Amino acid sequence: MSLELTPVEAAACCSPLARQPLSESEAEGIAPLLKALADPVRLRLMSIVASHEGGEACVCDLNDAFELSQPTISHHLKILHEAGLLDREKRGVWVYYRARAEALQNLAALIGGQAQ
Amino acid sequence: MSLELTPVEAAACCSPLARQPLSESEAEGIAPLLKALADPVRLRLMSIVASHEGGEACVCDLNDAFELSQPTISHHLKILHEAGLLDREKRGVWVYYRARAEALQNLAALIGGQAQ
DNA sequence: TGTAAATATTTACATGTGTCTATGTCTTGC
DNA sequence: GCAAGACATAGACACATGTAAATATTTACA
Repeated sequence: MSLELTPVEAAACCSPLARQPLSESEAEGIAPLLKALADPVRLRLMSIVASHEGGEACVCDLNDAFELSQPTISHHLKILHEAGLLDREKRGVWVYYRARAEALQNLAALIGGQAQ
Repeated sequence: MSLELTPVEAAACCSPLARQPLSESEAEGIAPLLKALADPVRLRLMSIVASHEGGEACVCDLNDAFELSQPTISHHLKILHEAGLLDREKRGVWVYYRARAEALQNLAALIGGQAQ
């Protein structure tokens, strides 16, 4: 296990934005998580996976939802996975991605949490 | 008033990520808002402004909080303002930025909202 | 073993982004 | 009116990012 925090772990550690100024290192930890979400394709990927029955979806389904090449979808899924927003599980030939609900909720709390 | 929605307005219009898949146009509306936040300097700017007394801060204060040039801070503030996350008001020689709390809360609801 | 299918990796490239320097625009007070 | 200060804009540059084509890897199954 690495000493580096994943972006998701970094986001879980801070009080809400509006409560007190983020430190430089806190901000540098959280920004990559927002960056991972800040793309229309990745937003839709997250949304498709998170709203899919069972909270998971196969890459084959995801490829079909976009008019983009398979490597491009694979690239975006990797970014979401490395940010800690998607879990990855291989079952046979297929790979299933699962949304990490608590990761999204931590991020939401950081952004929208009340000042006190 | 323009027919274009600001990113903040686009975010207010959608059910949570995990409830149903975002449409392409919804995702394209929301991504710029996340992009605006997805930078360490802008995250700290938002946080400093939002947590400042009165919910607003003068650019002069913000410049002092970073070891960056004044135009760079001005550039980041413009991005946050155009995304709809900061309101801008000029009073005399000084410019004050104010955090739009409901914008942050709408975004948080979109990201972290429960599936049902 | 070997072939096909599902997914990932590599490489390349056009475009976007963060930063600075230089300059412009307002506002205030002399 | 003019000089000084606060902030914004313009231009330039290094670097990051989204995409696709080509290729590799892994798994199942005949």
